[in-house]
Order: sequence, then structure tokens, then C-alpha cells
Amino acid sequence: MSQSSKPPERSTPVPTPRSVPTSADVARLAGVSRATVSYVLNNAAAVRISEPTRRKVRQAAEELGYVPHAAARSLRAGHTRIVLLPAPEDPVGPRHSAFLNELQQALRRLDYTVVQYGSLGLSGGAAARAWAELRPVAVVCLGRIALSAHDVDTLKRAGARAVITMGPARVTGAHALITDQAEVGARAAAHLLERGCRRIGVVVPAEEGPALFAGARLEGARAAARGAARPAVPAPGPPVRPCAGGADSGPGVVPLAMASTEESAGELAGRWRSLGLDGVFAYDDEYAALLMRALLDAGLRIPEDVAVIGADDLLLGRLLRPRLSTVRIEMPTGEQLAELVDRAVREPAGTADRHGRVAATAVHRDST
Amino acid sequence: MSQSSKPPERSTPVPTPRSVPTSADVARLAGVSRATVSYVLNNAAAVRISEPTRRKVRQAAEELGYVPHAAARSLRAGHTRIVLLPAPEDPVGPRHSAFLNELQQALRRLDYTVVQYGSLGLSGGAAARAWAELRPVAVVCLGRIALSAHDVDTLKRAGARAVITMGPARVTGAHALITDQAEVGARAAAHLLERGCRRIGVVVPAEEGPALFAGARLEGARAAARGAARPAVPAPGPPVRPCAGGADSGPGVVPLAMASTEESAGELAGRWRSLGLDGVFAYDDEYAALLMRALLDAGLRIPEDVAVIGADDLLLGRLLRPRLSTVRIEMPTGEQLAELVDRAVREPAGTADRHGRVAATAVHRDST
DNA sequence: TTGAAAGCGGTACCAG
DNA sequence: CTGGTACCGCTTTCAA
Repeated sequence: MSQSSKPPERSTPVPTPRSVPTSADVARLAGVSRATVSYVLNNAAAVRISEPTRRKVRQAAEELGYVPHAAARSLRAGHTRIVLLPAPEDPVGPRHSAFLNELQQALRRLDYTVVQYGSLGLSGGAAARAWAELRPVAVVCLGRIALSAHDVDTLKRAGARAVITMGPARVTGAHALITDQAEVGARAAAHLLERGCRRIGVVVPAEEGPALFAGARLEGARAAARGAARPAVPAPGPPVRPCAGGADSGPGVVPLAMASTEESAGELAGRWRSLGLDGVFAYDDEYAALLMRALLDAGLRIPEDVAVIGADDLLLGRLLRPRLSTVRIEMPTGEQLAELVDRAVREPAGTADRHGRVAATAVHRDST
Repeated sequence: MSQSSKPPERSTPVPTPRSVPTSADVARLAGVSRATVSYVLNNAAAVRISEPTRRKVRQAAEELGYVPHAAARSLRAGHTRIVLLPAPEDPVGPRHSAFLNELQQALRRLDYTVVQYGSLGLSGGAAARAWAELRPVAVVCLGRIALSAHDVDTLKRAGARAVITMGPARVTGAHALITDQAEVGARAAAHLLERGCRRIGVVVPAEEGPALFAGARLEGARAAARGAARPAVPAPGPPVRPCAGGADSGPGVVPLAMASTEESAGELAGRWRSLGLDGVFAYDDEYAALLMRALLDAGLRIPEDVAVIGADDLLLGRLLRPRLSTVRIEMPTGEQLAELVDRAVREPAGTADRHGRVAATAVHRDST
């Protein structure tokens, strides 16, 4: 069925075992039962098999190129060791990708099967159902996909013993690692304010990918600016009019749309002087690099005329001149997260609905 | 077997459906047989089910949060729609990661289940066996993992109808997309030679990750330099002594070890004048950026004193001043590759052992 | 229109 | 020490 253009009658002793070999084939070739094959190949401790038999079985398996069928095995076992890692959707930075690799290695050492399952263009619900079909023992949801409490429930009902999210918000039923994007914005704004800026621009990417983070980062910056206006008081009295642009009292924050292209950056830089800004938080280091380049080309001095800060501490930032200030997110190491997963799997009750917070800190270089 | 510490006698109608619901549970709740459930949930065309029954089944499934068990399904079906995509191991560039996403999307549209299966620290053989356990219908092997002919055979025996590799070499039995890293080196060297360089350095990353490509890129540069020495003649007469460094005849190529850090780049730049080089191919844009930065800081002029070229055409290169010349690899689009996969799956005989070649071209900017 | 039952590949009990 | 066998959850004939 799969070989079509073949000499029809070649009496080949070995090289034509079409269709995938099963443990029954191995058993037949070795002259034993399927049970024995299973025992031998899994080094079953509870049963003792004679050395000659083992040898026969091993050799038969080798000869047939036998590989066990993961689906059958896990069906029988009633559970898998699959840790599902929804694959990142948009270009992630090198830091993030190094982190993913660490995590994978660490999970593998703990004998989990790491499966990155792409779910681009699926809504949370559809994604959760698709994931649940694989019956993963744990799901680590890093990316943009926002899981609802119901989605978490779907996964748990399908046997997932741990659901861990890493994102801006808590999710009911899951263990949330909160990467507070608002704090990133707040740190950036605070840093600019400390260095004397009064009117701050915040770049909001035009691309859809970064959108989720962008809103939170902007809000964080706004909150920091408001906080600086009325220092340290947790907003008593009438609620502040929710950020009309901030041209009135205290330091102002103005959002700036920009795409991740030289053209867009150039356009923004072209009308910079009319904006009257003395500092800018450029969403991340890549946008910051683009914008800084364009501002320099437009004849502005950095940081004298305008201070620029990015985020995510990419290598890029250190290669530019002036060196780019940034906000670094203190991600847990892959090992730490792997250990968390393992603990959650062993003791699901202990970790559900808990949450931790990952810190962000401003790194001062030359651009601010 | 899976619930142990439970109150033994709580007569709960709905809210305690511990252990994952199966199609039998749905059937029971809906008051029909498992067969009917299967028909309804799969919209079986060959059989007509009454509308009331469909409704009952759907509702029961919904109520229980039923999700079919992928393993059981594919076990029964005898095949999967899994396309295995060995996950990249080391930080890949944004271009590469955008390509991966495209590929995933396109495959999903063709109704494949994309699974990235990390295999860090596994040898080719072990990796192939691990992959084979999942019985993928196709394997697309992009990364560093070198598959042997035997590994390909293992996968095919396990039912893979297509194995596609993308790397520096052909692999017997697989459809190879040859990204000729040697050509990248050759293009870079040729570009430098055209622009008048006579003694060319080639950066060889100290890191383990890029090692596989680095060797080929270096060799390509050497070949180009040799070609320039004896123009266009395909080496008649006695075989040339295989590259002793090339201080004697024609343009020379000297390998330069360097790590991906500012320190290492600085160290290399520090002893630059003693090397007597007038051009350098810096492995890729990132290394090139580091080195160029260090060279500028050491007081050298680019491109007057030394021409610098990178590879992979990262955004980074356009943000630096001078703008970085580079070698761009013309990757197929994700859509194209997905289509290739699909074709190979439908018609395995047609594509095995074929191969294509992806091109590389030098992009001239300001640094050369 | 629906139900009963076989069987996909492996594992693990129990009997010999 | 080894073989027979009953499942795991799902699809798909074949009968009713």
C-alpha cells in the first residue's frame, strides 16, 4: 500500500517488513508470548525472565525495528507523562527562548515528555479542548493565550493534575505565575521620572502580537505617573478621572502608536518635536532600538533631549550607542519552573489556585 | 484506581464526576449507545441520526465536559495526523521563529496536529526512537539534529509517510532541503573579495550551539578564497593541500575563535592590528554586531580599515551604524513547506530521497 | 435509526 | 519462569 513503484518480485529476506511491527510480531519472531516481550523490554522488576529469553526478545525487537506505540501504552496506563507547553506564537526574544529550552531539559530530566503544541488562531476554549485530547498530566501556559476558569476545568477534567499559567492575570483553578506587565511599565516610568522627565511617551505597538502586554505596560506607566503626582497616597477622595492624557496635573503620559519598522519609527521621530516629550518608554528593546535610531537620525540627542528606555534586556540594547536602558523581568529559571510542575503533579491539591509574582527592575545604561 | 481519598458515599448528582468522562459516560447520560455517541460527535455522514437524539448526546457531552481521548482514537484509526517538529534547541533568530509559526499555521489549516517534541540531549538514534513512539505521519527535522539513514528508516517503519530534513546534508530516505551553510560562507567571502579584501578572517563561535553551521560556513569561505586564487578551474593536476591557513598563494582565510560576549569581542578587537586582516565574515549578524562594535571602539574604521559582513539578515544589522552587510538565506515560506509536507504524505513515493537547495545571497550595506 | 461487539497495541494480573 | 487473557477508550462494521 505504501510502496508503489517497486520491482514486484524481489525475494527479500529482511528488507520488506511493511506495516509497522507490533509487540506481537516481536513475540512471534522470538517464539515467546506478548507478555514476555513486554516484561523484557520494560525491564519489569516484578518478574524474572531467563537471560537467553531476554536475548532472543531483544534481538527480535532490534531486527524488526520495533518501537512501542505510545498511544497504546498510555491508553492502557490510564495516564501520560506529557507536559503540554503551548508553543509561543510570535517571535520571542532570545531570553525567552533560552528559558524554554532550560525548562524542556529540566522536565526531560524529570522523565516528562515535553510536547509543544501550537495553537495559533485558536480561542482559549478551542485550544483547551484540543490540548485536553492529549490527556497531558500538566499544562504550562506561557504565551498570550488567556485561559478562562472553564478552560482550566476542562483540562483538569481531562486528567491534568497541574495547570500553570504565566501571564498578566490570575486564573481560577490554575497556579498562576504573574508576570506583571503593568509593573514593567511602572518601573520604566518611575525610572524616567527619577531622571527628571515630566512628559513621557509610551510606545504602543501597532502589531497584534504584543497587544496584550502593551495595554498593561501602558497602564502601569500611567499609574506610576499618577503616583508621582500625589506621592504615595493610595488615592483617597473622589476617583481620579481615568487618564485623559494627563496634560493637566503632574507628569503626563501619552501613548504613541508605532509599528516594528524603520518607516514607522522614522515617521514618529519626524513629528517628535511637536509632541513636547522628554522621555519615552518604547514597549521593549526592539521598538526602543528602532525609535532611538530614528530619533538620532532626526538630530535629537539622547538622553539630553529625550530619554529612551526599553524592556526585556535584549543583547541588542548593549550593542547600540548610547547603550539602551531597559527593564528586566526576573524570570524564574527553567529548573525552578520544572520543579514547580513536578511538585504540582505529585501534589495537585497543594498548588492549585496559588500564585507567585515575578519581579521587574529597571537597568540604567546610557540612554536615560 | 485514580481516586483514593474520597468520601465513600456522597450521593452527588453532578458536581463530583471525578475521573475523566468517557464516551460510555456520555452514552449512559444520554440514554443511548456508545456507537451513537461516536456518530453524533463526529458528524458521521454515512448514518442518519434523529435530531432529538443528536441534541441529547450533545448536551450530555457538554454537561460532562467530555473530550475524546486522542490516543484511543488514533489507536483505533491506525494512524495519526501528527506532524512532528523537533523543537529548536538554541536561541533561534526572529526570522527562524517567524518561519516556524508560519509553518505551524499552515499545517493546522491542512488539518494536521503540529507537535514540537523537544529532544535536547538525545542522540539521533534515541531521538528517532522517541519520535517514532508517537507514530507521526510526518517528521520535519529543521534543527541541528543529524538524522542517519537508519533513523529515517526507524521513522518510516513506524508509519511516518514523510521525513523532511532541512540542514547542511542529504539524508538517505528523507526529502532533504539543503540549506547549504557552505554557500553562506562562500557568498560572504566572495562579497569581501569583490570589494577588494585580500586577507579575510572568519569568526568561529566558541559556543557549542552554532558549531555545526560554523564549520560549513568556514569551509565555504575557504573554498571561495581558493576559487578566487585559481579562477574558475575545477582543480586539475595534483590535489591542493587542504587549506593549511593560506598564507602562501592567493587570498587567505583565517579562522577566529570568539564567544558571543562583549568581552570576547573586545579581546579579539584588541589584537586585531596584529592579525593583518582587511575583511571579516563574522558567522552571523549577532557576532558581527558584537565584533563591529568592539572594532569601532578600538579605533578602527569600517569599512575603510576592515570590512565586516554577517549573515541571517537580522533586524539588528539595519539599526547599527554603519549598517551591517549580511548574507541572507532564502528560506521557503511556511506555506510552501507545509504544502510540501502534505504532498509527501499523500504521495510518499514521489518525494522520498529528493532534495532541493535553498539559496543564499549577499546583501550589501555600509559595513563592506 | 440504534445497539452489540470486535479489535487497535500494550500491560499486568493470575494460572500453570 | 512463562503464557493466556482481560482490559484501557474509541470507531466501525454488521444485525436488529
